[in-house]
Amino acid sequence: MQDLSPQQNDQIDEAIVSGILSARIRPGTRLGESEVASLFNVSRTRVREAMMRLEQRGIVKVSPRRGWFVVEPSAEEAMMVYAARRVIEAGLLRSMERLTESGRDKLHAHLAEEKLAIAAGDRQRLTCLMGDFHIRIAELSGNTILVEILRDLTARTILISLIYQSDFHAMQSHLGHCRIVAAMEEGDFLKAAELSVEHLDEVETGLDLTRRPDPLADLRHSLSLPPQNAAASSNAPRKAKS
Amino acid sequence: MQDLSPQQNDQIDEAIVSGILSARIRPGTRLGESEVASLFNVSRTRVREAMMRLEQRGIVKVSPRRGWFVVEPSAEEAMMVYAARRVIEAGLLRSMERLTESGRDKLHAHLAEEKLAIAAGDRQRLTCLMGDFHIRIAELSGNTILVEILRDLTARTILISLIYQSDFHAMQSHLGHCRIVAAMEEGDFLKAAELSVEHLDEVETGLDLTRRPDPLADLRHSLSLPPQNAAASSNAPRKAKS
DNA sequence: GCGACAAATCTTGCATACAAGTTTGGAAAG
DNA sequence: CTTTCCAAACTTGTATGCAAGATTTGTCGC
Repeated sequence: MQDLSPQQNDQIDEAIVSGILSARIRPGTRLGESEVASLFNVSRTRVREAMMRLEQRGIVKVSPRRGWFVVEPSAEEAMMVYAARRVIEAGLLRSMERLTESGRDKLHAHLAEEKLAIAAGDRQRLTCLMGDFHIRIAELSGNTILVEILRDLTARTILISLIYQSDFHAMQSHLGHCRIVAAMEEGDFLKAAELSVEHLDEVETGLDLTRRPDPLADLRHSLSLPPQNAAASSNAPRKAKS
Repeated sequence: MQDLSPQQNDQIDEAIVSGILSARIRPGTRLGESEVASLFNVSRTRVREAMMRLEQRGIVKVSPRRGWFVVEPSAEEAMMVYAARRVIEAGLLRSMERLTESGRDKLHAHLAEEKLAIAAGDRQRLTCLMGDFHIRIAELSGNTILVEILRDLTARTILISLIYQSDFHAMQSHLGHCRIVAAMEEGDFLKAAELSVEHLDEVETGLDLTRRPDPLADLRHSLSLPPQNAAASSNAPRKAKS
C-alpha cells in the first residue's frame, strides 16, 4: 500500500500549511527556495516540488525570478472562496442523513476545545480551531476528497481574514458553530445547511474588502508600529514632498 | 493577473489532462518521466514538476522507483468522487438565482454540440463533452475556484467510467442534461439541482463497481483481444464466436 | 542634494549527474 | 525442465551547477 507514518514527502508542505492555519505565516510572506531549503536541511529541489504542490492548492504563488509568496487573495478571490465554501458546506450538510454517536462526540469535543481556547484567549489556536470546525463536519461524511478541498479553502479563508478582517469576533463564530451542531443533533440537516450559509455570510460581511493588502505589514509589526488603519495613511506614499 | 497566452508552464499538465478528458489515456497508463520528457523535448525536471501538480489534483500517482501512473480509482474512491460532485453541483445550482441570456446561449450551444457528436458517433468527443457540460454550468457562476475543482473531479470521473462502465448510454446522459437546462430556463434551480443529483445517481448506478481494474487492459487492446467481461478469467480463451 | 545609470547580488528556471531502489533476464544448480 | 539467485538495465529521488532575469546598491553627473 502506501507508507503512512514516515511521510517525509509532504513534510515541507504540511509545515507551511500548518503555519498558515495557525496564522503564524502572513499572506504575502516570501518563501525563498534556498531559505526554506536550509531550514529543512534539504536541497532546493524538494522545496521547489513542495511549492509546486502548494501552488496547485492555491496557497502560494510564484513571481517569476522573484520568489514564492504566500497568496494574498484579492477581494474578488475572497468572495469566490466564501461562495465556494457556502456551496460545498451547505451541499454537504443537506446530503447528510444522520449524525452518528461518534460524530456527535467529535463535534462536541471540538466545541469544547473552542470554548477552552476562547477562555484562554489563545488567538492562534482559536484561528486554527475556527477553521477546523468546518473540516470536522466534512470528515463526518467520510469523503476524503471533500475534506481535502475544504482544507485548502480553509487555509485560504484564514489568509483572507488576515488581510481583510479588522477584528475577529470569536464568540460570534463559536455561537454559530454551536447552532449548527444543535441543528444537526436535531437531525435537521436542512436547517444546519441554512445556518451554515448564514454563518459564512456573517463572517464574510465582517470583512472589509476595500482594504488593500498591506505590503509593509510584517515590517510594521516588527517595528511595533500601529496597524495601517490606525494611521489612515495612504497606501502609495510615493515621496510626497513634505 | 496571469499570463494567459504563452502557458508553457502548464503545457505538459494540460496535454495529459486533455488526453484523459478525451479518454485517449487509460487509467493505469504508465507515464515515465524520461519518456514524457523526450516527447515534449524538455528535461525530466519539468515533467516531474508537472507530475507533482497532477498528483495533487488526484490525476496521477507515483509508485516509488517504479514510475508515474494515471490513477485507477478504487470503488470507494469512485463513490467519493460521485458524492463530491453531487454535493458541489447540487449546491451550485441551488445557489444560483437567475440564468443570463448569454448563459442560456452557452448551454444551448453545448447541448447542440452534444447532439452533433451523438449523430456523428464520435465517442471521444462525446466523452469529453459529457464531462464538460457540468463544467459549463459551474462557469456560469463565475466562480473559477469551483470550476477548477469540478474540472479535476470530471477528469477522475472519466477515469472511473473507463474502469467500471461497461457501456455508455450517451443518449440517456444527454437527455439528463437537457432536462437540467430546461429547469434552469424555467428559473427553477431547485428542480435543476434535484435533477442533477438524479442524473449523477443514474450514471453512478450504471457503473459496475465490482469490476476490478484490469492491469492488462492496454495489452489486451493491443492484441485485439475481447474485453475482460466477455471472457472469464480462464486461461484458455476459446473464442467460439466468429 | 537629487536623479539616472550600471554593476553587483540576489532569485528562480532548467538541465544534468549521480545515488538508490525495482524489475528483468539469464545462468547455474537441483 | 524447473527453480533460485545474482547481476545488468531501467526507474525515480535528490543534489548541484549554470543561465537568465529582477532587484538593489553604489556611483557618477548635474
